[in-house]
Amino acid sequence: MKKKITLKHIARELEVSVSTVSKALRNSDEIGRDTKEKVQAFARLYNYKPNNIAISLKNKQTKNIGVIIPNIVHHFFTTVFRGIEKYASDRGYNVIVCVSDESFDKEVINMEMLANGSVDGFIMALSGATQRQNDFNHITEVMGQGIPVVLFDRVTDQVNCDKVVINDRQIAYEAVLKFLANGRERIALVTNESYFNVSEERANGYIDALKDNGRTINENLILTLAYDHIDENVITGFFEREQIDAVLCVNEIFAVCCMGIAQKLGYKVPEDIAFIGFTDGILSRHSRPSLTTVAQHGEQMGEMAAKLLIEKIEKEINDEDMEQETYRTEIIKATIMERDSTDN
Amino acid sequence: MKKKITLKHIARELEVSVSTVSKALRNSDEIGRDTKEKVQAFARLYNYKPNNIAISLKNKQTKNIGVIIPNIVHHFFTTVFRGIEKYASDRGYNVIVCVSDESFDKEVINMEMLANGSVDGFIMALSGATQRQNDFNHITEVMGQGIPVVLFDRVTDQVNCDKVVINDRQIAYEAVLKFLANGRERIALVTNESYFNVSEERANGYIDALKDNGRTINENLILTLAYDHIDENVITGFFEREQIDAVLCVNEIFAVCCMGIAQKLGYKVPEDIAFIGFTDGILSRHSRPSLTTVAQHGEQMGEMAAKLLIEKIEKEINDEDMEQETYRTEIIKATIMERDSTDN
DNA sequence: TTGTAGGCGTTATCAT
DNA sequence: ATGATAACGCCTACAA
Repeated sequence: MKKKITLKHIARELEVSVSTVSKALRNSDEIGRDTKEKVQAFARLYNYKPNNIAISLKNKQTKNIGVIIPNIVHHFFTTVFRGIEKYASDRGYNVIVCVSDESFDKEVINMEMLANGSVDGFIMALSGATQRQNDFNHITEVMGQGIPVVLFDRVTDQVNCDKVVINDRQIAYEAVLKFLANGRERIALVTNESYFNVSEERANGYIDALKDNGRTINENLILTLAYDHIDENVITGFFEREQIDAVLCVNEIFAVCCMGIAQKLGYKVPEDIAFIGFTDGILSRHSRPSLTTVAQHGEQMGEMAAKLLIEKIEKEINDEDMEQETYRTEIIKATIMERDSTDN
Repeated sequence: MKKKITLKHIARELEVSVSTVSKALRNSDEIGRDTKEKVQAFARLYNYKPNNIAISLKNKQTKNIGVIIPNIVHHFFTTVFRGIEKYASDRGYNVIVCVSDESFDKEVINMEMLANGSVDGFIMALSGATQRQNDFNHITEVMGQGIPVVLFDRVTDQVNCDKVVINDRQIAYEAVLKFLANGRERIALVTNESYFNVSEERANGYIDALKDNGRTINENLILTLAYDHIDENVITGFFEREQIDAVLCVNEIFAVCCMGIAQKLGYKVPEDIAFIGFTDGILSRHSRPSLTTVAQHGEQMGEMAAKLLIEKIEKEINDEDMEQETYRTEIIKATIMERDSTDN
């Protein structure tokens, strides 16, 4: 039942000064051999550990990283988080997570809360609402205070900072190419309301691939679903109405649902119709047939984001003169994970 | 590009003392009307926000909660986390997450790190390794320092603290009862290596239900799989070897895999064989047929854990006299979520 | 070799 | 009504 012990306690107990204790514990050679041993033994006995808060205050460094994500139940964010956590904790940083719940207000509140001394920098993916209303003052303000920010996945051109994204457009392009190579012609896209830049990029890749290969875009083959609720009837109607032999979905839930519905309608996968989804999560691995997906390598993305952030944090400490800031955008290369929902 | 501003800056600028500024900002009525207004206007202009770290140091309270979980990609932990985050952030607490990766060492390191002033309390689920080696000194030590701990899901009798669990045993019991009521007799259990108390409890419920209803336990119908790797051949062998008409699985991945394999072997679900899995995640909702599961209500569990913890934290602040600590174990009632893998 | 003093940002107490 | 001072726990020049 020993309460937390401080330098002062040790000093009093051993009848030396606080600074002697401090130096002794840091093994300074200003301190005599025997005093050092005495102090260190005592500290070990009472399990002395310096108080992080005091150190933070003194050093103006918290060794905490703030992560703000829209959502923690989505597998993709979870894997990114895992990458962040891994990289950061290897370097002695803790991770403070806040969830914006796709809400602008929560994003702002969380950010302000953490910016007041709790963290040394931020890693974040923009909430849906933030992207919709195009307001990034909270971010620029925090950066103005000298706190670095790294954006990942859901990013924006309107903030100048380090970013980590995947090559959404290109990989969607490649997915369509793959369909074409397999002789598929009636290729559908299932996407969601488009204030998500990622969905937009994927749609662009889809469109470009078709155009570049002399196909015309058939708007009827593009299905736009709501972000948060899946209406099976809408999907069923889509598959009944249109003739389709391949489907690219912007996430795995859409893909699995669409595949299930198509199967119910009598389609054979992949003989009659092929599927590729974004997000390589458990769902894709365990669906029947297993789903070919775009692996976004979230963990790698998280590691990269953490790397960029920690570099900035530690550079800022050294550079007082703040030589012209320079920001990078790292692109994590997505790959197509072939499984049984496509021809191989 | 305004850097962080402090009381001192304001004081200097306005040529008053720091304490005047402090009081003015807290609207103390010791301060004259005009001074107050002047200070507040200035603070607003420069967007002054008090430094959390300094406040933490002064108040010996961080308003941070440390969460240590074995793993963040498992849907269950994710939902619990969500509950914690929700409850905590509504009450002004931040959540610091560390992942133990099922490792004893990482659990200890993370805990010690956070215990040195970074958090006011812990919410945790024990890592696999910790449960295996039965060493809980890191936990009792932290509690000895007056830092409250709440254990959830993966708990132990050997630590006396608040706990939140689900009624694993009873719900497994009920699941088996349901099978029996549907005329199923050859009921299998698919579980994992048993240092997870939760798996053990579920197995006990399975056994009790059979015994209480006059059935004998057939050891051959209990399949024990490795925790981290699923060997399809083992499962296939199991279903080929044994005659089975119902399966209870301790998690949803096992359930989905087993169901897939059984289907491949020609079983019709649920006509020939029924399945119930623990953990009500996306997998269960989207499998074909959809899986009947035990919903563990992780979010509710997280909220409860956060509630217990915050109560302890805030009580401790008031009670200096530490009147005989009393600990609670809250039981979250799991429910069976009926879907298409069982008769209804 | 050891100790003193000052400061990180804030607040509470006690002067003025 | 305002200000000086001390304290939270730690670190580090500088003094002794």
